[in-house]
Amino acid sequence: MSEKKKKKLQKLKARLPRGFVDRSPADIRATDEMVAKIKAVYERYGFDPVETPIFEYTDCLGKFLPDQDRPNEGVFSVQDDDEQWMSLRYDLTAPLARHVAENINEIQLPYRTYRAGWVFRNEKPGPGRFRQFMQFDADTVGAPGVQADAEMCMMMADTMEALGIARGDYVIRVNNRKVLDGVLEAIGLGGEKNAARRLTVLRAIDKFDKFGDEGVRLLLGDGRKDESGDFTPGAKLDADSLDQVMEFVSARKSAEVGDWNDEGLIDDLERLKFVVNETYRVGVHELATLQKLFSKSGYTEDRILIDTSCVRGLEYYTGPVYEAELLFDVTNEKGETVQFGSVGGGGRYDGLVKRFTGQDVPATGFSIGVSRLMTALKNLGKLGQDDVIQPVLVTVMDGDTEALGRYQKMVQMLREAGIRAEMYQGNWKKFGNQLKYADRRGCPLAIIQGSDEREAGKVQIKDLIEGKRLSGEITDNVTWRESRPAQIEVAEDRIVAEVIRMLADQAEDRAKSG
RNA sequence: GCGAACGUAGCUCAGUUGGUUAGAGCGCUGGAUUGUGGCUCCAGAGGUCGGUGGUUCAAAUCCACCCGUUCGUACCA
Repeated sequence: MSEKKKKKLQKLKARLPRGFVDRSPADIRATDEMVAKIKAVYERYGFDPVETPIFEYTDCLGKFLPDQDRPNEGVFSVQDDDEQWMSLRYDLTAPLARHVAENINEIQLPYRTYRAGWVFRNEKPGPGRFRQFMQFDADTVGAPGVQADAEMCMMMADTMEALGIARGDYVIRVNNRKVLDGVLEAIGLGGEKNAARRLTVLRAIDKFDKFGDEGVRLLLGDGRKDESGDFTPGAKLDADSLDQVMEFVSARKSAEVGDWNDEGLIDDLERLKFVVNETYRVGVHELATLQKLFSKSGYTEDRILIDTSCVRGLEYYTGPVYEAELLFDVTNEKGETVQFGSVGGGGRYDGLVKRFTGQDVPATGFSIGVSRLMTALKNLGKLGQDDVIQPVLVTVMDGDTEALGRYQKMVQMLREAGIRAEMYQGNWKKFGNQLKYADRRGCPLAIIQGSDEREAGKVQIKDLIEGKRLSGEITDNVTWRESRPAQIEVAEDRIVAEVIRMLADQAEDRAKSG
């Protein structure tokens, strides 16, 4: 084997773990922009930030205790040097419950708080679904009344609009776990022994948006076969129970946007004759209260909507649940139309803090999937992308220390005037490469001073944007080089003023061409 | 987890019924042009044909298993 081959085999393959991504400047700037907008809404509602670490002891996170065989099922877990299991957090709610429980004596309840952070899930990644993603949560801890839930829903709606999503392009769906539980109880699925079937029914209901009426019926009954031939076992409800569940689920008046009437829906729910238990009555009453709170505050059905098919997470919710959904179609990079669906959700979790304290500490809150929502907004063109002006490049003609000092001084003067600027740091001897670098980086202007200009106390300022436009009209290289297109010569002490003027001209051109 | 499709240069892809030294476009590097981006021309670098094993005189091509990607589905705190 040749030396070259050997070297090649020794080379380390650069690769990223699947489900993880590197973030580009545009992504980072877009995320910052989004987070700032969301934060402004939460602050205005009177919420304060708090931050917890990305690692927690595994038992504090919830039910996912790693076992010997599969310590990383669902979560990323490691053992500390004292052999205690720690995990990367998979949401921001469990860590908040831990934080509140641990500081319960110092925290003034009701505690209104928000936080953004990365969370991790060890599961199969998909398009727009990563193993590390950002969530932005808001919670009210220590508030038992549905008015706290109502506030959460309204804040979600306000957040959507603050992000530039028009009214009618999103909706907040609201339901109540107590109502769902009441229905399940009514069809004989109450009690511990039916827990598994209850889950199957709830999952089936949750698929309403995806598979429609017919698909849900299959999942509630014998089961459903998908396109690949894979079979999903159903809940095996009898015909009467199935009809009753469907009657409840399709109680939402219409699938047509803008054609909703929650007051009528509540009336219908109150009249559903097969459900007579207390759980259901309490649940419907809560929904009725929420509906009144929404409509009295001006949040009508075009923003917040009661939807009996909304299920949300199955684990710790105890009362109202809510979900933000995008209603417009999103076209992805491949030109395919994608139903984006849910971009955030939450609900009431009255039992979560109690696990630590033993005392009832009711809480409600929601989470926005920042990474997911950003994908949707980006495809919609709602994020100001690439509006960052790249730096002005000061080129290097002479590499002696004195000349370099002069170039550095020009850069500093520009920086002091608030203009992004840099001196070329590559091999200055290849001047062509300097302009090529500036061109590819998208630099708006280049500043050039060789010995000729230096002796005359002048510099060349080249408009790279205008130059690019002119390049289409010049075909022969000699003209291209010698005509020095879009380039002006100014006195050294005019550099900052001229750069400001030229950047302003470019900004005006951009504004004109949209 | 289950099922299907795909895997050839940095990228997008050709590659005949299995047949010599695996190609193109784009990109990259150098030159034409020691002080000016683009265009054009010339030259060059770059490949364990996803991996391992098998069938064969002969495998990028056929078979098995594995890995990876994509799609559907399940799970999703």
